[in-house]
Amino acid sequence: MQEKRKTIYDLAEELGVSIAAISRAFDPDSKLSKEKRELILATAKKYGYTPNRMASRLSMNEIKIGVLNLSYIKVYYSEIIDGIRDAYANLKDYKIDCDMRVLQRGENSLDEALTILDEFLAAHYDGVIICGVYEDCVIPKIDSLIDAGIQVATVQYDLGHSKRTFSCLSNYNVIGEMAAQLCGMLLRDVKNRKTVMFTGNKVSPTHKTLIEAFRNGAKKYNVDIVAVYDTKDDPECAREMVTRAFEEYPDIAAIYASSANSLPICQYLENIKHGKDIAFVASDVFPDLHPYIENGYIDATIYQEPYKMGYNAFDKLFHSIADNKPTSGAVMSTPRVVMSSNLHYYK
Amino acid sequence: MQEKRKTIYDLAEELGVSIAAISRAFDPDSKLSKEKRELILATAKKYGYTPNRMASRLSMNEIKIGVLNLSYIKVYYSEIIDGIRDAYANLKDYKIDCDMRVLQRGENSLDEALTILDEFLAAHYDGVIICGVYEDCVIPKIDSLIDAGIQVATVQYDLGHSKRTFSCLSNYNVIGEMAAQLCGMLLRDVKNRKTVMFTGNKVSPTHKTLIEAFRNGAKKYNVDIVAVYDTKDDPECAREMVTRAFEEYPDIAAIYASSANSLPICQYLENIKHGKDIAFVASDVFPDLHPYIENGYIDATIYQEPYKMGYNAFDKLFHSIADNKPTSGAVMSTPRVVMSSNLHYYK
DNA sequence: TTGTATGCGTTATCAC
DNA sequence: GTGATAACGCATACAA
Repeated sequence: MQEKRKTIYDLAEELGVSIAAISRAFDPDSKLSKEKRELILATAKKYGYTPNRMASRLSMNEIKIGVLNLSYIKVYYSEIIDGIRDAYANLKDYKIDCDMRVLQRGENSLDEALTILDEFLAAHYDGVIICGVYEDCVIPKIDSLIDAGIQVATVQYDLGHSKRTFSCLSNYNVIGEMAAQLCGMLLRDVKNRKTVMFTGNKVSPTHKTLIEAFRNGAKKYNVDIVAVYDTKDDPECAREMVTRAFEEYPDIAAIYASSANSLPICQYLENIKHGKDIAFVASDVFPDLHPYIENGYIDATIYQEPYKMGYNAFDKLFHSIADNKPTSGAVMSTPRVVMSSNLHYYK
Repeated sequence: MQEKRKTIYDLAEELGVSIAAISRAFDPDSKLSKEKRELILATAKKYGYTPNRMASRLSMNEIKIGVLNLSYIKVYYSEIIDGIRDAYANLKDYKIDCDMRVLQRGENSLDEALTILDEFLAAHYDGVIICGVYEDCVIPKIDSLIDAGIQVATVQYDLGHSKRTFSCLSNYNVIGEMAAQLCGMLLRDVKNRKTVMFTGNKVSPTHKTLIEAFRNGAKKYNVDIVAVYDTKDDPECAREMVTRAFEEYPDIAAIYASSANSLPICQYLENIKHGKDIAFVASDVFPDLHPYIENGYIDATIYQEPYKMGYNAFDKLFHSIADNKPTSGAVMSTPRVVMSSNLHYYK
């Protein structure tokens, strides 16, 4: 029930300037005398005028975004990619062109990845999304993209010591504490509080943070961590580690698996008689895990919503480029607790 | 890296028809010979052409949406309104006009509400959102809006026996089961499983469903419900009910509060010596509750994300009207488990 | 039923 | 630095 929206013409008439001047006032890189710009912006604010984003995108050049994905754990990264793809689809009317490069980690995949970034740089893209790369060698590449005026968003890893524009990831400090609290809840009135953690790859920044956070949480929520096992993100290794854990601590009361290595643990628990009596907090949600959540081997799992991370990265990068609405720092997505009673939503 | 997007001109040239014909082909209400329409739609699909939504909205009439909010619990409904407001702000470039009417429940608020719906009808709005009304008398109003070609979305209550286009609400069946599972987790190795539930207003459809779902969950997760108390959504009444509950069952092991009546319960627990030993699952998250979540009187709370419900309702209604992408049925939002370790995100 | 011409609110390009 | 004007991709009133 408000007044009709002002247009660029109204404002131009009001101020006795050309519509071009109004348009330029909103583009910081555009040439316009300081006084005129200030006057225009001031009266624009007064009338609540903002350029119509549809009309402006319609008359603007195409935006080119390059996406580089170096998959680590396939099922997890494919969700990120899905999110990116959907964000792209939703924004396709805004004249965007998206160049997606999806690689699997392997022999020379890292070199390939770096080469792709060179291509993005050479092609003068407007924005780049880098997903699943945490190695130091990528940092100078990112910095040269930024120096060339290309915005860079990273997904899953932060790379905070590079010049990246922003990054989308989970708050691993919170996840670790949540895991500890859930273990604490499950051991609420139990005397034996011996807990072991199975982590992905101890050297990756993610898992370092997770271990630290789980330790902190353990203090708060009275959980007794007796050991942390590195599964090297390898199912076979995870299998060995579970066996070893139960050899070393036959009376484990609770388990936290911080990576997509939960499956071998489920299978181990299935084969011992008191498997269901052990509290088990897992990570992520994927089809193979569903039955174990449903039948109670997994009491709860912490889901990072990789889809949303991907979606967010693309969406925010676009708006940062197109609307001059910059995003910066780390965009943390909210981890969710999934149990059998709400698994339904995550299938 | 794909081909340049086809425009309406490309398609018109390709088929030797006017651009008007192409445009009309995508509007079912538009006059166009059957064969021509089919040919156009077929080749459009072949080339992956869809009308550019920005360009089309730019040349179309304003869409008018009316919002009626009848607040029940203020802090909760204001979040819904925030969601609606933000969705509106994000879509404002699409030529939308939104008429917001926010009422507090009181003496004649229901009559006022119905009058407002009459106004919306008379003004020939394109869409209407109704929020917080569950009384039967609203159903004929909704139906006449629909009959006039106005799309109607309801929020928080479904009103499935009206002709409403769709509704955004929480899945109360899931929430009830989650509450039961959380109680079950907290009582994992405890013999005394006596649990009481405090519900909002037993006559409202929401709470009926919640009670039923909690009962079902209790069977699954081995929780022993000894009583259900109706607090009539009134803090004073809630206070009396807690007192009574503890008189009738002095050894309560767990509590589930299904409405915004958790605060009096927290205060009661604070004043008895074994308050923290009682498992307590609450509902929603609002500032007054924060300290009780942090200091452990509340073990977990189930958050319905009213903001998202509001946002969704507006967003989906708009797309249903503008893009001819209809939404129907009940859009269930995902309830979240909030504990002290992740409360941070919900402050 | 079909096509033409105009407008939607901007930015880019080219003059000045 | 500043202002005309041609796009941008589409819907629609109007004419045929």
